[in-house]
Amino acid sequence: ENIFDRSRMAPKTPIKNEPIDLSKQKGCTPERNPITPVKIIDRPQPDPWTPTANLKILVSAASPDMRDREKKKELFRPIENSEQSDTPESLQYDIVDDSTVDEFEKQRPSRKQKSLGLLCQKFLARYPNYPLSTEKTTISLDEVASILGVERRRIYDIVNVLESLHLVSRVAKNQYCWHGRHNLSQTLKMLQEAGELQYGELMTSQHKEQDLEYKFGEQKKETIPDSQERPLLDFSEPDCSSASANSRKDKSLRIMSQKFVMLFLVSKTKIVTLDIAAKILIEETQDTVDHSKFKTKVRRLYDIANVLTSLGLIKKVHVTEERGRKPAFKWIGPVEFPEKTDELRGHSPTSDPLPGAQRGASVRYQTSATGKQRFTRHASFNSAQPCEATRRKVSSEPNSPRQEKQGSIVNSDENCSKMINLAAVCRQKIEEDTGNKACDTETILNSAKNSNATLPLSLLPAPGDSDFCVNPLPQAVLPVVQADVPSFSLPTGICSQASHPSMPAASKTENGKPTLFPNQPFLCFPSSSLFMLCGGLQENNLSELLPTAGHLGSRSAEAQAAVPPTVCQKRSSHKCSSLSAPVDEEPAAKKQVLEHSFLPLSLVVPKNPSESPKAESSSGSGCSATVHLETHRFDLASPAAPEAANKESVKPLDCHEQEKQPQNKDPDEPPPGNEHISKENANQPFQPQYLYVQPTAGLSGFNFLFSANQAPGAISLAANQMPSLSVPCVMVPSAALASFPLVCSPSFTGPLSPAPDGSFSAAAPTNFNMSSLAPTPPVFISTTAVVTPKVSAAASVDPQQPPHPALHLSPVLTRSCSAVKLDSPVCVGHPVTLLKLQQPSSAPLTPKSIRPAHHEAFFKTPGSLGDPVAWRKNEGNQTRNGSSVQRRLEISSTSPD
DNA sequence: CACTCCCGCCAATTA
DNA sequence: TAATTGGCGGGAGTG
Repeated sequence: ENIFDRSRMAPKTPIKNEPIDLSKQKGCTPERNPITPVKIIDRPQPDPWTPTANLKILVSAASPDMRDREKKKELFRPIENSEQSDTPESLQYDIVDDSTVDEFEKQRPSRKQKSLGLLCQKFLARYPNYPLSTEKTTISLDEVASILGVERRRIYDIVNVLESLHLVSRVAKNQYCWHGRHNLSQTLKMLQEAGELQYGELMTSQHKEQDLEYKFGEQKKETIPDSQERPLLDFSEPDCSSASANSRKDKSLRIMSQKFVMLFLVSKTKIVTLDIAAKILIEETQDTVDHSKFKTKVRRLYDIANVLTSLGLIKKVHVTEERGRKPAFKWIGPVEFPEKTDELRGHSPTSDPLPGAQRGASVRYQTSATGKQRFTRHASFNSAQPCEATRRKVSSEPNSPRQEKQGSIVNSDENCSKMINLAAVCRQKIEEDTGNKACDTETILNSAKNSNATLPLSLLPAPGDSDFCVNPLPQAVLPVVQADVPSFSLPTGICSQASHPSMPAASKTENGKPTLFPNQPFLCFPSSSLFMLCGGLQENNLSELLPTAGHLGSRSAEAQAAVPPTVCQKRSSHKCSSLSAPVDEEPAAKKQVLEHSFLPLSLVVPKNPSESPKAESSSGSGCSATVHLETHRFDLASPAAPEAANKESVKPLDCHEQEKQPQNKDPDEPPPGNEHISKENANQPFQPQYLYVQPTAGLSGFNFLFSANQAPGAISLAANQMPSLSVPCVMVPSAALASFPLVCSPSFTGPLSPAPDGSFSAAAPTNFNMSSLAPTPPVFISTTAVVTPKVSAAASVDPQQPPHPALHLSPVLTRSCSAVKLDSPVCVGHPVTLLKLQQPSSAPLTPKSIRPAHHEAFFKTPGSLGDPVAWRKNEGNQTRNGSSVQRRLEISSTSPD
C-alpha cells in the first residue's frame, strides 16, 4: 500500500520501481519484450498497477538479491513517505504531481520520465530560486531521494552540479543547504574569469576544435594548479592537498561541471560540443584519449548538461560540421554578470570581484584540509547571501557598512536594493523614444547578452546578492516597465521560487512586440509587508536607470547618491499618507486601497533626471515637503499625471517601487533600503505602478500589489492614502502558502478609464505560472488594464476580505487600454492562475477576462536565467525550448480552473 | 546504428 | 567498520 500511495503522491516512485523491475527482468528473465516498457504493462498483467508488482514478483523470485533490495527500499520508503505526507510540502508536491503525472500515470515510466533533467527540475522546483536570506533551507538527501522517488545516487548527481554553481552547499553528511540563485551570477562571473584565464584564448578561436582541445587540456592542467582562481572554481581546492585531492575530487562531477560551464562562458559562440568538452575535460591524458575514457566523460557531461539544462543555463543544440551533426550545448544563461551587483553598480568598493574570488575560495569549503567541505561557515551565512557573507569573512575588509547592514538587517535592505534594481530594470523606457529604447536595450542586453541566443534572458538583475532578483525584461525596448519579481518567500520558510524563468519565454515569443513587456513589471516583495509602489517612470533615461538600478541593488546609499537627489528618501509610512495624489480617475479607489494597506510605504521615487521638467517640477512642487522623495513622486505623478496621461498614453511604464517593510523589520532599514528607481517618461512624471499593500490582519497574509501605472494620476495618495491606482495585480501568498513568488506585471494602459464595473480592469489577464513541480508555485499576475476607480475600490476591499482576495482581482477590462497607446501599456492580460492559493479566490484571476488582443506577452521573465520554474512543469527539456510563453499560456489557461 | 544517459556496482571517503 | 559519496561503465531506450 505504501508503495501504491506513494506512487500517487510522487509520480516518480512508481516509475522508479517499475524501471527497476524491468531491468531486473531483463537480466533475470528474458521474457517477452525486453524492449518497450510499455509493453509490459500491456501484456500479461491486467492489473492496472499491478503490472509492476507482478514483475517484481517475478524478479524477486528470480533473484534473491533483488528481492532483498526491494525490501530494503520499501521499508525505507514508507517511512519517508509518511513523513512527507505530513509535511505541507509533500502536499504541494503531490498536487503538482498529480496534474502532471496523471497523464502518464503509472504507465511505465519511460526513460525520459526518469531522466536526470526531469529529476533535476523536480528537485529545483522544491526550492525557491531566490530564497530569503533569512531562511535557510536544508536539503536532506534521503528525504529528497525518497520524495522524488529515486535513489540517492541520482540526487548526488544533481547536487554535485548545483554545488559547483553554489546553488547549494554541503552542510553535513546527508545535508545540503540550499542557497538558490542569489549568487549564481557571481559564481558564473568567477567561472568566467577563471575560464578566461585557463582557456580564454582557446575559446576565442573556436575553430579548431582539436587544437583547442588540445590546448585546453594542456592549459588546464597547468593553469589550474597555478591559478588562484582555481580554488574558486573548484570548490575542492585541490591545491592544498593536491595529491590527495587529485584522486577523487579532481574528477569530480563538480569540477567537471565548473569546467564545463567555464567553457561556455569563455566561448564566444556560447556553444560547446560535447566531444570537445569531453576532450578538454579529459585533461591530463589528453594524449591517449582512450575511447572508453572519452565515452565515460561524455556520459558525465550528459549528466551535467542535464542539470544545467534544468537550470536553464544551457540548451541542447546540434552543430553540424563537416563530419556531421554533433551534439552540443548552447549557453543560454546570462552571459555577463553585470547584473549582479557589481557590474552594474559599478560596483562598490566593497564588492569587488576579487572578494568574490576569495569568497569562492572560502566558500569552497576547506575541503582540502578537512577533506570534506565543511560549511560551518556557510552555515553562518544566510542562504540568501552566502556570497556576501563569505566575502566578509574572507576579506578582512568588511564590506561597506551598508552591505553589512543589509545583510544583517535581513532582507529588507537587500530587498529594497533589489527592488530598486528591479525598478531600474523596469525603467526601460518607453518605446516612444526609440533612441532610448535602443539604449535601454543595450543595457539590458549587456546584462543579459544571451538574449540573442535564445530568449531573452532575463538577466538576473539580481542586484546582488539579495534575495530578490529582478529580471529585466529582455525587451528593454518596451517602454513599459518591467519588474521582476523575485521570489518572495515567506517567513514560513517556504521558499518561493523564482518566477523568472517563465517570463522570458513569453517575451521572446512575442518579440514582435515589445510592447508586451513594457507593461509588465514585476515586483516581488520579499518581506511580507512590503509596500511597493511603482509609478510609470519617465523614460528618459533608461540607460541611466539601469545603472542606477545596479547601484541600488548593491548599495542603496550609493544608489541614492548617484541618483538624483530626489530619489530616495524613503520613509515609511509618512509618505504614504503624504502621497496624495489624485490620480486619474479615481482617487477614491486608491484611497481605499491605501487605507487597507496602510502604507507605510516607502516610496521609491524614481529619480528622474530632471528631464522631464514637468514631472520633476510637478513632483517637487506637488509633493510638498511632507513626503519625502517618494512622496514627491507620487505627488508629482498625480498632478502631472492627468495631463501626462492624456498625452502619453503609454508611458506609464516606469515604475517606482518601493518597499516597505512593515514592522517586520527594523524600521531603520527601510529607509536605506528603499530606493527606487524610477524613470520618467519624458512627459509623464511617474506613475506609480504598483502599490503593495500590506495585508491587514484580515487578509490573512495576503499581500496585494497594485499597479498603478495606468493613469498617470492613477494613484493619488490622498490624505487618506488611498491611492486611486488601478490595481493591476495583487498577489499574496498566504502564510500557509509559504512563499510564493509573486510577480505582477502591471501593464497599464493608458489612462485610466473608469470602469463602471468596479472590477479591475485588466486588460490582460494575469497569469500565474507555476511550476508544476515546484511546490510553491510562483504566481504571476499581470494586469493590464487600468482599474476604474470603482474597481480600485473594490480592490481595496478585497484585501480586507481575506477569504476572497482574488475576487476583486478579477480583471476587468479597462478601457484604459485604448487610452494607452503603446502596445504594451495597455493591455496585458495574462491569465492568472493561482496555485495553491486558497482555492477559490484564485479563480477570479483567471485569464478569462483577458483578451487575446491585448495580451502582451506577459511577462518576460526574467528568468531567462533559468527559470526552471517555469519549466519544471513538464516535460522535458525540450519543451522548454519551445516557446515558454506558449506553455505558460497553456498552463495558465488550464490552471485557472 | 548512434546518441543519450539510466542504473547501480563498488571503491574512495567519511563519520 | 558502517555509511556516505560518487566514479564509472554496461547496456538499455530512443530516434
